[in-house]
Amino acid sequence: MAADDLQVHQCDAAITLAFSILGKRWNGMIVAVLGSGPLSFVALRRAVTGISDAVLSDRLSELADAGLVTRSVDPGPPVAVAYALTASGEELQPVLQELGRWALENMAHIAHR
Amino acid sequence: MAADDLQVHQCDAAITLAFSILGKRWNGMIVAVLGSGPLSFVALRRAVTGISDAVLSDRLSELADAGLVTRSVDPGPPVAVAYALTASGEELQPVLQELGRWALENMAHIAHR
DNA sequence: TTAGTCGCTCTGTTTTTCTTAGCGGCTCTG
DNA sequence: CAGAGCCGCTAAGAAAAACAGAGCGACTAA
Repeated sequence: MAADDLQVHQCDAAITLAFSILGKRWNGMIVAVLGSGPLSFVALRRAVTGISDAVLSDRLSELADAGLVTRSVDPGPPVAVAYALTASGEELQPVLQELGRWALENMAHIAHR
Repeated sequence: MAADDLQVHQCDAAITLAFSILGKRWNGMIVAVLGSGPLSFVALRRAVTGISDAVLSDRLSELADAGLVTRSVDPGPPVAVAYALTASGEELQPVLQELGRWALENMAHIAHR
């Protein structure tokens, strides 16, 4: 009977979709650091403090599959691989920036483990 | 020598902070559904399709610790618990909405596993 | 030659997440 | 009153993800 039970609240499909990518550890940070320009594998590993090679490799594949980043190989001879954002990735940037602002204003005090 | 190596790219601390919460599975969705008003434990579980009791319980504690949601008990007699957003949680709403818009425009085509 | 960087992958361990089951308090039905 | 069901959890074990660390092929710089 409770009226609020008759109203079926369901999680927005768009949000669910967004968090199927961003809701995984590291993905948000990877996209955020790529926001300031293409980076090599090693540069990414350095930028995203704490991530391991294996996981970074995994995440980059996922992000590539999802169409957020591209992997381009320049066979120098010293073969160099560069990861960069796609248009989709770029469009995510302003949202990430606001997220950053929010965190500064609302989470700065949180003692992080 | 390489100029791009001298420039130390490091992941923005604010983004890292934000994703220490939002980068965990379910958290974003929980905050998003609470955006449309306080909900009971069971209502939340129904709204966030796929989450289990144990994990929802865990996540709610985390979100409460982080100051994003509150847990208020009304000892009816039929004891009723309501979870709601704090001011911090509310401020996250607009960002989540933009994230939803972004997902619609950029991820709708992704075949989701 | 030796040492070092880059871009990974493989192995095995630890952490996280998930599934399943159950419990006490309450209400609703017969 | 005796089930049966909903609410709000928690405990225990299994499955999945993340982790550290070693190693490897191709290359370069000393």
